Amino acid sequence: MTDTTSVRVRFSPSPTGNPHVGLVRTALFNWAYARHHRGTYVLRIEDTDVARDSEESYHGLLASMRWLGLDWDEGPEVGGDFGPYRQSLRMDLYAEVAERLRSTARAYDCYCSHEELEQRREIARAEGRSSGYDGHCRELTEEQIAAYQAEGRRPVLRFRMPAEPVTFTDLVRGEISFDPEHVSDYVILRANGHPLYTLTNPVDDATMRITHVLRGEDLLSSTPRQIPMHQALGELGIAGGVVPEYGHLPFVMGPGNRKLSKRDPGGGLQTYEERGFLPEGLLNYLALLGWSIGDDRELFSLDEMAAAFDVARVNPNSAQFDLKKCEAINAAHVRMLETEDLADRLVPFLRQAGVVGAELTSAQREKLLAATPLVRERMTVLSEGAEMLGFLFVPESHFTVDPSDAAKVLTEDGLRVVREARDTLAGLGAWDTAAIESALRSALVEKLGLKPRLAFGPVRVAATGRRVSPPLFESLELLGRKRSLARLDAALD
RNA sequence: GCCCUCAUCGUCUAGAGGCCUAGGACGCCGCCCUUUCAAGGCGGUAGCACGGGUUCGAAUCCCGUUGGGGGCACCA
Repeated sequence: MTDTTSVRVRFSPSPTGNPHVGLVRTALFNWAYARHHRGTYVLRIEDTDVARDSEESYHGLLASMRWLGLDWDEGPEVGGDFGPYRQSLRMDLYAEVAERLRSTARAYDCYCSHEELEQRREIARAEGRSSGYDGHCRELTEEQIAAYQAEGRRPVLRFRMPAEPVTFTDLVRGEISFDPEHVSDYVILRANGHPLYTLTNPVDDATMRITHVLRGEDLLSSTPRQIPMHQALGELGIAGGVVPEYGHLPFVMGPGNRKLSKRDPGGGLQTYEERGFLPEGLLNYLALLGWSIGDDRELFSLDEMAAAFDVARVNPNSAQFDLKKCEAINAAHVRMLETEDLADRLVPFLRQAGVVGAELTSAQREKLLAATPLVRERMTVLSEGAEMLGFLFVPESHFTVDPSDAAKVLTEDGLRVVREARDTLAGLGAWDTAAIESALRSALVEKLGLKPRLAFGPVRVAATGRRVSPPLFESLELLGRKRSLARLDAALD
């Protein structure tokens, strides 16, 4: 076995709101890569954009990562040897590095104004040239600098790109090359002295000894800028001088192949948590977007993914997020859950629905454990399961029948069936599923000659409040004789 | 405009030159099972973007076209 223990990868989001599913997929692939190689998974927060970042988003982001179960080895709340792990706490480092780059002429002050840049950009574009920075301030004389300063101009700091092409081997796309005329000198420090992503990201990757960078393909064209930066940092002794390997992950697109944003319905992670997706279900689905475990298999656990994950097998083309399939994968994971586990996960949703209190009584818990198997194969997300189970837990005074279901089923004929069922059940000896079923069958199906659908439908609506419910006889058993009869009576009023 | 990148059923994918009459999954449509709804079973629908090469042989390699996506910020 080669030395795989030294793999260090990172996920480095900006705390700018509800993370979207594409971001989650990036986190997942990084996590899987680290776990596969028994390496280190670093979480780093890139909060250098004062205008867009927020403390609330920061906490939300950590909570989301915890909910997903993508545990990090170094980062906020867990520490590590290369901290701090929030860029807002590393400003001194960036200032120092920027100064070193300036004093060694690897970066230079640029006095061009927005207007001047814009003008020259347009000309370049009109002439069919590349529209990046034209190097205007690369070699200013002392006099020129003095003149600009006399005008009151405040410079930005630009990184000086080398004249050679930059070639690298992308972990998912293979060899990629950029010619220097298309990769211009770029700003690393604002005029007000604030460092930009262009500086902080490579500086942190270098100083945190990141070996593999897996990120969205939108960053592909920033790679030829970062590689020379890493080389410069190495030459200055700021880091080990090891340029990380890069792998650019395809986008997760929304419907119509439009880029998915966190504002799109279904784009933000939060809605998945609220609807009761299982973290392992969502993650399993997201893993399928751009990667496959092979063997015509698509259901797997996080551990199985980690064991099998290989970036080289990541598909380079972008994928459209399909909510239907995501739900199907999630439902499959729900079905794999042990009863007790599933019951525990349903509790917050029952509480949310207001049918149970903060603490379950032991009777409620027992009932939930008995009812859980009845809904396990009937839900795609936890909120649906809780909805189907509500009728068992809701206080009798709050029980209601869905009006539209009642209108359809509790007709005159339907109510006759309910009355017959009520009378039959009232005289029943043992109150269990088998006894209930055989009594109702003989009374409604055999004696009244009703089709099962017409026989049990009205009873179902009266007892559970809905046309769609867990199996009727089991439901009645769990509801209990008293409450069952009370509901049938109520329907007859 | 320039640069980079991608291209298999509606969608996600398998496919590493002959195992491909292109496999699986979701969706959709039938049928079966059935106390509703699901689950499950069986069957069906549907695809290698196009044009040139290379090769005995191309979904697979090369070139081009077309189409999609990204970048060209004092955002990340």
